[in-house]
Amino acid sequence: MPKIVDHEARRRQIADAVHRVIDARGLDSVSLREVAAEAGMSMGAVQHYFAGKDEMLTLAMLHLNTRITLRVAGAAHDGTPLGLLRVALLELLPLDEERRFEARVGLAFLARSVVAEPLAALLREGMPLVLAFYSDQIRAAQAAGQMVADLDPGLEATVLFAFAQGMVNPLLIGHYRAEDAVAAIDYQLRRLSTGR
Amino acid sequence: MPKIVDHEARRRQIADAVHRVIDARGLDSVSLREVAAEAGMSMGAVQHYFAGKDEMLTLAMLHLNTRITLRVAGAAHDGTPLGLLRVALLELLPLDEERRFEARVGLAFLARSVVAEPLAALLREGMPLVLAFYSDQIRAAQAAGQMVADLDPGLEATVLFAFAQGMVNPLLIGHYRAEDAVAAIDYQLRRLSTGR
DNA sequence: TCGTTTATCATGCACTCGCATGATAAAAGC
DNA sequence: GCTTTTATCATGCGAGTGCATGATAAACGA
Repeated sequence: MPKIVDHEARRRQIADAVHRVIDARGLDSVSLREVAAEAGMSMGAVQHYFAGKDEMLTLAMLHLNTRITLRVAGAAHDGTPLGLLRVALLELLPLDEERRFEARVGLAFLARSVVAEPLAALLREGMPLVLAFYSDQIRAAQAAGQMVADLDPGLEATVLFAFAQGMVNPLLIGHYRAEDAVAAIDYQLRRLSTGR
Repeated sequence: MPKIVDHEARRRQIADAVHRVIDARGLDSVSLREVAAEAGMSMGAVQHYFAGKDEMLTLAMLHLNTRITLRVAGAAHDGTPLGLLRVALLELLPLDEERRFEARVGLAFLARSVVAEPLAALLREGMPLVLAFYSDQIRAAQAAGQMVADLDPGLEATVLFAFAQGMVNPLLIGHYRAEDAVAAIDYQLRRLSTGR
């Protein structure tokens, strides 16, 4: 048997390079050559790990999703359902450099998913999980008396998640400052917890 | 003087072709050749009306904005501030074929604005006008007794607009059906008008 | 030690890109 | 009629693209 290489690690390493290229120059200028240079390897090496550019992009998006999921799961909060819900929402917004990076890359994939079915399929698969997480926290908050009881957890999750997603671009282009976004999120959350 | 041509009309005509190409094959595959073919003219003709591809895209985005603005302004509603607000929100969502077209093209420009400053500048200029429109309607609705008085019109406008924007991609990739989106919008609006 | 398998590379190919160039046609003033 | 200005076109160029190919190196089993 030949040289031992961790395939999954290599693929993740390449996916990271894809993310950096998207962040720096946009998804349009993602080419096998650019990615290879960013990853510090030759173009042939990149080719070795993916059937083609599309597969590379699909895995890069999948890798971003797990990366964001892991960071959200590890985010600090006060231990209450409402606190967890709030943190999980704020983690989606480009409020610091790390989240700004992920938001830029994520928005690029989001837009491409409109014309690239494999990416759309990935989003469609992940969406129920994300929404279920939010509605679960809402239900838990209601059970803990942190939220008004007659809210519809599913609809509230839909509204909150879409709301956060819709804040991403205005933040990225500099329309809102970070504190404006936090204030808006807290404004909506306070309504759910105090009933006005 | 030579052949008389309405420059603005030609530029709008080309911008329309850009929109159709984006809708059909995505912003990535917008090239001078594709646009020229879609517009039924030669590549040289397109070059004649724009300094370069970037200028063409910038004007295409501007043209889309005015197109959407005009349609929203002409949308039918019940004459009340709340009704106008509702219609203005629903007009942003891809709920029928015309709005689906605009939403697809609009999302493509939105994503590119992250790495294309001229597009970001356009969005930043337009955003205050849009938000002012929404907050004006909220204030009017409050004055007319259609909405709870102690809402913050500015923050409500921010939440509503971002919420609607965040629904666009899930609708485009088929996660929500049109009626789901309408129900979510009405859910949030009902809270503003009934105080729960 | 030799052969097999894998990893990595440099290079070539057909294609597309944005843009520049020069030619042709058309319309108006002189 | 002739010139000038504008509109439109076909074509060429250098650069970059995704992908295929063949060579080289490395690591293990036989």
